[in-house]
Amino acid sequence: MARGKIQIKKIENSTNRQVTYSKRRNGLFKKASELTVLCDAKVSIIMVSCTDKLHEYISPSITTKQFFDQYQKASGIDLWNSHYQKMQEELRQLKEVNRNLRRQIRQRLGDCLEDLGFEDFLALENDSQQAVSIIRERKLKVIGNKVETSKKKVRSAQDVYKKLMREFDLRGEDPQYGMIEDGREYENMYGYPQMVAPRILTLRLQPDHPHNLHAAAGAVQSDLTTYALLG
Amino acid sequence: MARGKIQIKKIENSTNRQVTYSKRRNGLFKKASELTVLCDAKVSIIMVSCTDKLHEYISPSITTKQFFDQYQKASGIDLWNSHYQKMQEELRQLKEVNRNLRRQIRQRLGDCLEDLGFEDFLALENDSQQAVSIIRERKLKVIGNKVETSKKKVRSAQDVYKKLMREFDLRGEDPQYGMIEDGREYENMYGYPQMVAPRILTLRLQPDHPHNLHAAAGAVQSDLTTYALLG
DNA sequence: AACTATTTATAAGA
DNA sequence: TTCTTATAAATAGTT
Repeated sequence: MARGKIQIKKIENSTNRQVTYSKRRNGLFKKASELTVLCDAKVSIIMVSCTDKLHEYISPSITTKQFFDQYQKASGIDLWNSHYQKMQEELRQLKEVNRNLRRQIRQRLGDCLEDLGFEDFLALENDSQQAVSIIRERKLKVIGNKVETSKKKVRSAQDVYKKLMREFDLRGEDPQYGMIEDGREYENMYGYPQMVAPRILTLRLQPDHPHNLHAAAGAVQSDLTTYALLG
Repeated sequence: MARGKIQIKKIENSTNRQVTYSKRRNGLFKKASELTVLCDAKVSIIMVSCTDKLHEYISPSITTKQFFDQYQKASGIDLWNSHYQKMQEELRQLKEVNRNLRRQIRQRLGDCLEDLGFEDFLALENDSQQAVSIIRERKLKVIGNKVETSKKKVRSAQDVYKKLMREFDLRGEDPQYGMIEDGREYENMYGYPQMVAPRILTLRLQPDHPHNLHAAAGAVQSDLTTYALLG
């Protein structure tokens, strides 16, 4: 448009093209800013050069984000939709897995067994029985540890007690309270007296079966609920 | 820019402003399309007039959506973020719940027991034992049903057999194969012969305990994996 | 990046 | 709105 008219077609010389791009881009942005001021309008220009460089003009008093929202509202085109779809699919899958896991827990609690095939059913029984065995073994070990700890504490307490007694003796004072030497009373402090624990264990090994224990497990669960055991 | 220079400031006369908006908008779009062709660039212009009318120029060969994506990529600004945040939070929560459920299943299989407090641990044992009882009861019932069904089928088969025999007799032909009348052979077809089933049950009530059954349950799980039992 | 001959855009009027 | 046209602005090719 100066020093000779030009054809509106791609400039083949890449240096020329780059120069023209730069000049006209500035022109365009200047026009846009004039328009913004003169007509109190809002303008957004985004340009990508053939070398994939990005340039932007945006009227002051607005953000690109607001622009896109306004555009979307006016055009009725949901630009975000395709982005949502992937996430929504992921959500759907997670919920599905969630449902399955929850169902499986219910089955392991003895609910919804009718959903299982006979083979799965037998496998479930086997699993459960093994789990009980493992849990029970572990419990014995844990209780054993607790008893050991208790014994140590008792011994330690007895030592302290004896030491104190000796000190009282040296001062010629009468001790007012005696101590049972077999340690039974001390062990009671830890909930499981040495000789009673095995009986409790035995009881748990053959529990009665009130089948309403897990009523909650059958209730409708939101995707975000978890089970009580896990707090 | 013609018939007198103008100040670049808001045109107060609204008709004038409207006219100028329209003219300059066309000018801007024309420049944009020239730039598109000359420089092989991609341009998006979105304008909102002070009367909230929206006009758009977009280079052919690209969509507004693609533009936004490209803009986002180049600018590093996540335009969708506020839209995503809620979904992302939901996804996070679901994954968390999923992890908990999966952990609980592992615990019910006898894994990760060290994560549990002693009280929870006792409750888990109790739960598991009850579940085994329920499952076992159900199994007895199911097997009972299967046996009943088998018996009926056998009786039906025997009836058919006898009927056929009578027909053979009437025609004076010799039957070549006899039938054992107590039905044992027929029941074998259904996998659980009437007299053997209870022994299988007994075996299952006191299983041996190979503790490596659920090695897989301890392995790292993706958020989308579920457990084998559910297929 | 600056210059400038020319083309293009457009303000004001019809 | 659109057309006209005098004039301001933009810019292609050059330095």
